Amino acid sequence: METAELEKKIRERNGRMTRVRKAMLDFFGTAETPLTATSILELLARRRITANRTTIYRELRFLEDTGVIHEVRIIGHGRSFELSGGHRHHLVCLGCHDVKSVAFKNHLDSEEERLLRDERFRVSDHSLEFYGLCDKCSE
Amino acid sequence: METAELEKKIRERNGRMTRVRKAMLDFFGTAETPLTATSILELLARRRITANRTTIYRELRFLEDTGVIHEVRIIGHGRSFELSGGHRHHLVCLGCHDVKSVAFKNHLDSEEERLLRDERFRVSDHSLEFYGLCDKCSE
DNA sequence: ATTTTTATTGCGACTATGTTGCAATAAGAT
DNA sequence: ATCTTATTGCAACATAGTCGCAATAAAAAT
Repeated sequence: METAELEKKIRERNGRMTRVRKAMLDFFGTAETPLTATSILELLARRRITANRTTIYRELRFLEDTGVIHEVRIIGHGRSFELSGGHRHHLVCLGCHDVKSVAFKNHLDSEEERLLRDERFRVSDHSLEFYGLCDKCSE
Repeated sequence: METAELEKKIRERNGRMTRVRKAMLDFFGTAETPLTATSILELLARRRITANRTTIYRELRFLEDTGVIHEVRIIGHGRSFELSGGHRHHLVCLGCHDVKSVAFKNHLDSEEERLLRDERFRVSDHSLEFYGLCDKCSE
């Protein structure tokens, strides 16, 4: 999603462009890994921006409700979030615990059709995480 | 996994068959949905088995280390666990919030090969969750 | 059947994570 | 410059999970 598009979405919700919100949009826009409330607080501290934990949690909820970000759940990691849009999946290294977001199409359409037929389950979204060893850790 | 096989694994770890452990193996063996520490405490209470929260958390870790169960992370739900073995994926209903474990093969082998080639990431496991509406909730 | 070994348990205290109400502040429209 | 109300900080709370230690209880040894 473009920065302009994000700001439009936020204005539609009567959102104001505060310092914390601007910084968080920047973080999410450039992060190559999902962010937790705690990691966001650390990123803010590095920019000398002080913010209460409560503010971060409320902001995360706001951005999620607005459709700007969505939640990601990964084994061994806290509740995290990343920018919406695109088909984001995750490579979770069991060695260094790094998480990399990767965007790619996959072949799950037929699977989702089968679930509708056999399980009468109407899929609207899915999440896919790969666990293993990254380049650095696989030696 | 068979009950006998589970007990063997536990004995290999010098594990003893306590009331709580037996009950938890039973719960995991019959549950069609992943279990959280809290839901296990409730199941125990129904059987008139009192147990401390700490015990449950320690037992979950023991069973995970032993390879009997593995962790499951689902958006909107607490940290949960289910029996290992088989290829378990999940159908998460956004209406009633029920989670159903389903075992099926999928077509991700070629994807995992591609990740090894393109990302130099050595996949050892993956998790796949489908979010949507179950039969009851999709009307 | 008793004793012995040590895995397991409960308890209390603690940390981390996340939420709520309310009064104070500040974005941005008028 | 003023006004409206979105946003913030704070304190208090709720929930989830962990740790050390002494007490208990499997189950092996006697």
